[in-house]
Amino acid sequence: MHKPASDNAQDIHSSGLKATWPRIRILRLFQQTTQRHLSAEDVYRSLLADGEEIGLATIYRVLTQFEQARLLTRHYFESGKAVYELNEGQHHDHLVCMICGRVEEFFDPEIERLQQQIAERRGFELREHALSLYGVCSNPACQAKAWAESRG
Amino acid sequence: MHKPASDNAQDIHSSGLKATWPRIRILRLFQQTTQRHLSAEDVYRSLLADGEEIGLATIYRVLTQFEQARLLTRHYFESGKAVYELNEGQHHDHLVCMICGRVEEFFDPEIERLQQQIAERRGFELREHALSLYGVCSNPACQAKAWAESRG
DNA sequence: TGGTTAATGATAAGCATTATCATTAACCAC
DNA sequence: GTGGTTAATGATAATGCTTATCATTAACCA
Ligand SMILES: [Mn+2]
Ligand SMILES: [Mn+2]
Ligand SMILES: [Zn+2]
Ligand SMILES: [Zn+2]
Repeated sequence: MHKPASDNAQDIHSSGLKATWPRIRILRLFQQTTQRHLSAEDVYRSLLADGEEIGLATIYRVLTQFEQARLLTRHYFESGKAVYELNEGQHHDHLVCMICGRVEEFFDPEIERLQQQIAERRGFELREHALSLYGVCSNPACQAKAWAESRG
Repeated sequence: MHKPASDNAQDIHSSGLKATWPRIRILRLFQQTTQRHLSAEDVYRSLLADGEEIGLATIYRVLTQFEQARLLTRHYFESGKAVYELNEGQHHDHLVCMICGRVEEFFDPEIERLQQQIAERRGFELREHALSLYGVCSNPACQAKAWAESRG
């Protein structure tokens, strides 16, 4: 079910990085966690809870390196802090619940095509894009809270 | 051509805010500047250059208040700092040049419709969205720089 | 035309992230 | 396998943007 640690070491090595214990543990976390989208602080707390001794500075450094190596991708979701997720090669965009923070993923080829078209028409060479939809998710608790908030 | 200051005071008043001199000057700057998208620091420097004595804290406070009053809208563009622009009622999204920072605006009704559809299908009540396209603009200098960067 | 009260601005604090640097541990040649 | 080289780590300081604090100032209204 889980990739063995040696495979993690392979992935890290083939990115031109030494297969250190912190790097192996961070990559493994992203492969095993159910919560796909994690901040640096999330990763830190999760590894501490697992009994690892790791520095927060290392986590920031490694997340940046993994992003450059395309092992992870980074997003902002205007929460004030970056979140990362495992890069499994399938580009997608996000729906974020403004109440509970739940993140759902979607991919719409028509939107992708229209973005490309808009860039071309203006002479832009499109490199990347960020599309996030914000709202209230289908969870009844979230809808109730949203309704309560709208009343004050 | 320009709205008189008294109109600014009106706009501010009808948002439930006192028409103070700093608020009038900040709103006027957004109405008169050619560079639509300004950070707090941009506003600060511009007003200082105009000979105004104003505190940076006031600018941050007023920008937040104007956003809540829907006089301005805020964006991030993953530059690490927020930028604001005058809210003229026409929603639009952005193309950002990764070389020179130029911002172009676009509105695509088909993309808007598809976003709404995606949210509905998943039971999300869509509240807002952020769509930014990043690339290299049509400026030949930018294309040359992009080419140079890709070589190292 | 004051009195009330919110707004201002200097500065401190907060928060996410990056830089510094002495110590540690991967890796590679042997 | 061992040891030396060199990059990685982690504690901590520094940074950059933003918000909080609080004494002073100035809009507004009676
Ligand atoms: Mn995702
Ligand atoms: Mn705009
Ligand atoms: Zn929710
Ligand atoms: Zn450009």
